[in-house]
Amino acid sequence: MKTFQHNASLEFRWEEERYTDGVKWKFLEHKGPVFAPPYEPLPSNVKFYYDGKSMKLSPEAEEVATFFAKMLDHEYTTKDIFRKNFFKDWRKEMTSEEKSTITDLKRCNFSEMSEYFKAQSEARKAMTKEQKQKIKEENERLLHEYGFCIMDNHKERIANFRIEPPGLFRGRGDHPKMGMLKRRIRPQDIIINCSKDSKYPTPPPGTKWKEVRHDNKVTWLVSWTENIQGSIKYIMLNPSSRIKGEKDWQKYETARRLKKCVDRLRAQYREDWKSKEMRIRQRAVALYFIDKLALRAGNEKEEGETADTVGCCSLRVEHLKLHPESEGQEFVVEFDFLGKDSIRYYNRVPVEKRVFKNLQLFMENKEPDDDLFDRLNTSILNKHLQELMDGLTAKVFRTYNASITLQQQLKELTNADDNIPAKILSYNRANRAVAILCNHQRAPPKTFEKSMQNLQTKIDAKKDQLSDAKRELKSAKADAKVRRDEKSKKAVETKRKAVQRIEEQLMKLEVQATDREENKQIALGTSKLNYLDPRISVAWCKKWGVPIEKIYNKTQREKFAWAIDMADEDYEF
DNA sequence: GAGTTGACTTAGAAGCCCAATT
DNA sequence: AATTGGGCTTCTAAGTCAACTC
Repeated sequence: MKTFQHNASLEFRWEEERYTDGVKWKFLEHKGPVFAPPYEPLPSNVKFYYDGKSMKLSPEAEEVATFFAKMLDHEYTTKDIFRKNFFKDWRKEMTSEEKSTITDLKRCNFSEMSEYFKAQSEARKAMTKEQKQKIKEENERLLHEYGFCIMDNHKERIANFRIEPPGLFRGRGDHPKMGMLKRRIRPQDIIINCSKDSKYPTPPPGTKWKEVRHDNKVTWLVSWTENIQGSIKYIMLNPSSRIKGEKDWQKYETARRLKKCVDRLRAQYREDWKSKEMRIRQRAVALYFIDKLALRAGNEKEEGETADTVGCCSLRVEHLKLHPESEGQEFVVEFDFLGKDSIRYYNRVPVEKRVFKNLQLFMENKEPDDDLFDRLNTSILNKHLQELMDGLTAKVFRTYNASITLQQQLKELTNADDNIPAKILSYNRANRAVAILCNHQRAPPKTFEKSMQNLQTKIDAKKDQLSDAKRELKSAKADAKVRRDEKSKKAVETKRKAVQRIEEQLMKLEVQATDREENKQIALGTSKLNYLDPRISVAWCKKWGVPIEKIYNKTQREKFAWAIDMADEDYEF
């Protein structure tokens, strides 16, 4: 194993002592969070109207009204649930007088507020260079003061040192709580975590922290409880930090250990399809889906608290259709459900007959909204996996399958004699295969059609330019044949170079167009950042002489510094 | 076991910024 | 000089999973 030497420092970080029994650090010092700026009341000429009559709102009610006004152009504000939740929470902030007047959201007119904020944002854009520079400097000052901490012997970047500002909750998909008021976080809501022997962060004048604790078994610096779901939010370190990097490395090492025993595991679950125990058969079929289709584990969720989404263990009968025969294939399973972030998973897959028969059995005498795997949950599944391999859980399969797919696709798609842009296209295609496997989708960018058109225009122009250049080369050649002097020979060479350069440029544009088209609805970022062992990419870059900067931008190189240090061109996942 | 809580990873969208282009 | 478009950063929601309680 290579040592883990961080580029940014001269220390051999990896050589530092490792903590046992869950200790994450010995020393932790930071400045605490940056709070959201206080509410600034609207100027008196910006009015709110109820039933067409202007009405001065109390500061509390006004602030919440501005949250709605700022979202007026968003589709959210047309949704019944959003409006209902917003109005209910807004009324809680009103004075009793306001409450008795404002009884119907439809009669509220926020348009002056909305216009005011639009004008403000225009004004911000129109600021002079100096004004913009000043803001930038202030941000940098804040970053340097609050954006770093000392953990053990290193100065580390903090990921999110700003407290989330108040606003209206925007859930994804059909979220029952969309539109609710996300309240302002105050110092007395904040728990600070730091070491006893550090200089504690000081709360803003006249305020107190909720608590200062010294828990070195956790990695967070600051936490508070959020009011929508009642869950805890944290301030933690940046992905470039030692603590995140080591964990990331560990994750891929676990996936590599799975690689070593995956054949055995697969043989085992195939055997279990035949078990006489229902729970074992369900477990085995679920595991097969997780392995083959890279599904998420699928924890149970509290009904009515969140959007109705599922993963493998929480699939319901209504999410699958069984086709004994479909389009010339036997035993086809059609999946159609909403997964994490309410992203639709739709897939038709032929499966083994035994799986198909089992599914028929699991679905027998059930209603559409019954659980497919009624004898299984993620806890049972993960306990089983833990017994098969130390550290194995459902999500390790996603990491493993994503990484192994990248490695194998790179092998398959890379052509030794391609130029660099073509090699990068191959890389992106390998990345894309993984994104498709993991169902990482995005909404097609709003400007997609137009930007494709623009690119096509560029390509056409480049083609014209190329034929011109070719024509010029031809005539230069003819000229040289007649004249037979040095000068005209040189001219031919110049023209030849020009043609070559333009051909390259054209090729680059065409590759770009292909790449963009294929990427229309696919998000590559998530797999690149969370599922693909970066050492595979580093090795590929080294092997083919592709600069790492072409694959990873600066932030990504910082996050994957450990891998860039560690992997050589022979690295195998 | 079932339910709850806490800590951490994974996720797509929004917002911002800067460089290429007109 | 102004605009545009796209890449990068920021944001924070939504998952996973283990530990704990009963």
